[in-house]
Amino acid sequence: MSSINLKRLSEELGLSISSVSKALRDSYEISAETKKRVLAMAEKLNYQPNPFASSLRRKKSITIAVVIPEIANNFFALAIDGIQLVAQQKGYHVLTYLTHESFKNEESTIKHLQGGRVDGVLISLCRDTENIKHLSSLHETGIPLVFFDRIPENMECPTVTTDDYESGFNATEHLIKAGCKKIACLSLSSFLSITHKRMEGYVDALKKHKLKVDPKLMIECTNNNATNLELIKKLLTRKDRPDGIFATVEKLAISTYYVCNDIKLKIPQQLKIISFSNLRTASLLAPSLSTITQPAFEIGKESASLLFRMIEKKTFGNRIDRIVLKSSLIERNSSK
Amino acid sequence: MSSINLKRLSEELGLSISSVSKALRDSYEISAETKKRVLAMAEKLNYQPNPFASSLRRKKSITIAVVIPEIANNFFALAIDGIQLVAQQKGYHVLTYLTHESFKNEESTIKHLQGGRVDGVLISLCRDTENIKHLSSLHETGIPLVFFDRIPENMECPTVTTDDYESGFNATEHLIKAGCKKIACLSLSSFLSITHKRMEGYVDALKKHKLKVDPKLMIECTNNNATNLELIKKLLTRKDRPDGIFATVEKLAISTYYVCNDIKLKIPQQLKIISFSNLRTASLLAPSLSTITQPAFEIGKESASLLFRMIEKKTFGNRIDRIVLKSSLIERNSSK
DNA sequence: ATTCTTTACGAAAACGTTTTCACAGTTTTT
DNA sequence: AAAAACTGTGAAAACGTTTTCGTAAAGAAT
Repeated sequence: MSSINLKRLSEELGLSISSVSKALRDSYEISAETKKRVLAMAEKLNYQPNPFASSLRRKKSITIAVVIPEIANNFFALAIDGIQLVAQQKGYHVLTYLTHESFKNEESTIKHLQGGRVDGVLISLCRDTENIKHLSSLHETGIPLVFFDRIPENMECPTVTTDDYESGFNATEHLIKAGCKKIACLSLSSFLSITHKRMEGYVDALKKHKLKVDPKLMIECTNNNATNLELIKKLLTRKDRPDGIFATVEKLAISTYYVCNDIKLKIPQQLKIISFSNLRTASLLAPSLSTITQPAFEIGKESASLLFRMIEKKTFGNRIDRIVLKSSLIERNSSK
Repeated sequence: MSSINLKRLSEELGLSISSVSKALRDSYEISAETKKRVLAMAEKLNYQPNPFASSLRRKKSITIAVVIPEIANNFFALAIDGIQLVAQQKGYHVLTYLTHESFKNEESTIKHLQGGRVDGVLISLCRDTENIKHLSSLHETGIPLVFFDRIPENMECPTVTTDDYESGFNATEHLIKAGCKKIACLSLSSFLSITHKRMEGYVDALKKHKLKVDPKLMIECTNNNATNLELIKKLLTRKDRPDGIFATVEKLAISTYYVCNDIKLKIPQQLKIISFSNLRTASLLAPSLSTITQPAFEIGKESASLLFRMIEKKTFGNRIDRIVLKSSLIERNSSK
């Protein structure tokens, strides 16, 4: 508990606390010579300013919060990577919160953040989030807030997303062109914006090609992996089973692979698959997985950049940015 | 910027600031009735205590820092998951820092943390960390510090690791029993504790089975993926190429898969592979990858638990815990 | 009736910064 | 020579808590 502070420094230097503080912040009020002395002493004593005193006084935390459903997820891991990159450049600290897809967690996390612990918040909603009161409440405190990927649909707010509708459409059309007649769509939760957009694209592609839109082929999965495996197995073992699967999230494609291994269903001969995914090993799978790959790292970068723009010049904060990045469809063997 | 604080609350209630503060902290000095009034008003006005004022006064941040090389990495993502779980239970906040395997980053991050921003630090060293002055310096400030997985080898400090030597030994012996005569070892950096331990096991297994220990088969890779691909390609295309690969980290096994695809080398017929890995898709690869799987989530949990034990009762802090968890070897087709 | 406890509260100091303001001393302008 | 401007510094307030200490009022014990 060495705790060397401005007082100690000032005594050591024979200066006042305020002069030392100013010198360290490179104020014009302090002579060059004094600054040099102060800096040298600070270095020598390994002075580190107390961040709480500083934040309290300046009403700035130099910290942002990132609230995401899970971290053991390629998409979010990459997004965080992008966020951290920008934050580090700006000299900001990053607090990470995992909701684990639980609305309760999301709500209490957001509530805590209203205390002023952070200067801005980046968030991707959890699968259960229907009610957004907690978010409008946070918004009203005036703290900058940017949503990415999973956004609220009935709220005026800055967002960073991908072209989910088009991707859903293209993915489905890709399966149709590969010969699929009966395409199932696996999704996470009907509350999620990404589910809506991607499924809209799916439905419209089916319509365009005069294929039946069958609610029985639109499977809403759960947050439990075992349950999902069962749901998918049931889907793939019924007599009118689909010949194509469009998975709106990576983990459901992986589950499908496991089920196919289990019930000896051949991909792509008997079932073609395409999925949203950021798997680095997509091309090494048996068979290699066709993907819609989101620019996750860029999403993180863009979100953070947007957030910092809002933090830095609140004056121009009236306009609401909605950034949309493009995903890319990568054909591989699972849909051949 | 509503910023409703104790002063505001106290005025609203006709009480003193101190009484309100005490009521909120459920002090015995305050009557039950008053507490109820205060709580109700705090709820009504949506009061959130200023964390900086609180931290400044109490000299507690209720925050820990996690310093890791990268996040887009299954092992670290899972470890963070475990850390967050424990932190959340304890009501702590988690600051995450990525060093991106750069010593400079690690050093400056650690230096910043000396200001008292956090109550404890969890860290896994970056590949370039040879000098540990910054760490002893942090340690000397008295702030609890726990290393996990990649630990300093010449420092007395609490650590959470896996049985790296045994795992390296077993992995190598596994390849030998599968018929390999010439086994290469791919590692990240000769500074890393995990490299040393895993390679010691590798070398001892070779010795036990009277195989030649050949430095030319011990490849130290870089932090650049393209370079690694070249190194591996060179290794696998020379005329006395190895018939087995032991990868000490996941990404090098993946690179090896790519190279084998590239140069049409058949796994496992021409080359058998086993690797440390937390890939969820290991069994879905072509061919499925034999792995040594570390209990990454548990490592995170154990590390955080240990850290909190140190934070909570500094009195007993003289003893130095070194927790070692077991990894499991999972045979799959890449080493058949 | 007096002392002593107990209960419930308030005043004020402290945490370590940042920032406003005041003020000597020096230099420049009139 | 007086006034004005500039330089470099220090005193003190402020940020919003927490905590120590003091104390008035009420009850209990002598």
